[in-house]
Amino acid sequence: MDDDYKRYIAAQARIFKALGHPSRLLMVDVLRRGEKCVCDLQALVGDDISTVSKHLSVLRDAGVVSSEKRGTSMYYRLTLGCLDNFLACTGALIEQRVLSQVRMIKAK
Amino acid sequence: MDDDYKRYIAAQARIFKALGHPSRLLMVDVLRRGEKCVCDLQALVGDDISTVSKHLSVLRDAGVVSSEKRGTSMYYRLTLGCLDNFLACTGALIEQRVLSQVRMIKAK
DNA sequence: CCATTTTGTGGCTATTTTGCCAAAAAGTCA
DNA sequence: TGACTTTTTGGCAAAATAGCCACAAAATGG
Repeated sequence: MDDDYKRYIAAQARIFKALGHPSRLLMVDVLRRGEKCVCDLQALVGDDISTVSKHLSVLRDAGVVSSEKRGTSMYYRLTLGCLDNFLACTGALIEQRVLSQVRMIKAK
Repeated sequence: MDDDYKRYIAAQARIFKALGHPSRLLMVDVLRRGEKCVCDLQALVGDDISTVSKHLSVLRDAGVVSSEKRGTSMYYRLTLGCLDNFLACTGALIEQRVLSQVRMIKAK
C-alpha cells in the first residue's frame, strides 16, 4: 500500500523530470499548439539532431508525447493534458520571484 | 524577445526539474496537506537528514516551497499552486499507460 | 537499385546530481 | 555557560545526464 504510493509518486516524478530540461520543455510548449516533425523541433532548439532525438525519446518514454511516422517524417504530439493551466501557475510563480528580487535590490 | 522566451522556459524547466525526483515530489505531495518540519519529512522519505535538507533547498531555490523557523524546528510549506489539478492529470496518464501495458501483455 | 532524406543508436567525454558522513550553525533548556 | 536538538554545509565518490560525432535504419524518389 505505502509501497504502491511510493511507486506512484516515482512514476509521476519521472514525468516532471522529463519536463525538467529547457530543450524538452521548449519542445513541449510548442507542441501544445499542434504536432511537429523532428526537423521542426530540431530547428527550434538548435541542438544536434541526435540530441533532439534523444530528448524526444525521454519525453516519449515518460508518456508526455507520442509519435507517428507519416511519409518520410516522424510527427510528435502532446499526450499530457493540463499543461496550460499548470504552466500559467509556474509562470505566476516566476513573475512573483522576479518581482521580489527587484524589491530586494531596491531595498539595498 | 525570443531570447526572453527561452529564459522564461528555462525558469519553468527549473521548477519541473525540482519536482522531478521521487523524494522531492513525495515531500511536495505531503506538503499539499499543510506545512511540515524537516524532521517529519525526514521520517517520510527515510533518507539521511542531510540529504533531505539538500532536497528541500532545491525546492526552495526553485520557489516551490518556503520555510520559516519557529522554535527549534524549520517548517516548510508549499508556495506553488495548481498542483492538485496537474497531479490528477499526470496520474491519469500513468493509469492509462499501465492499462495499455496490460493490454500489450494480454495480446501476446 | 542507388542516392538522398529523415530519424534513431552506439559510444564517448564532460558535467551534474545524489546521498552519505563529519562537522558547523543556530537555537533552546537546565 | 554548557549540553542538547534541529538543520545546514562541506566534501567526497558513485551514478546519472547531456551533447556531440559517426554510423545504422527506414522510407522515398529517380
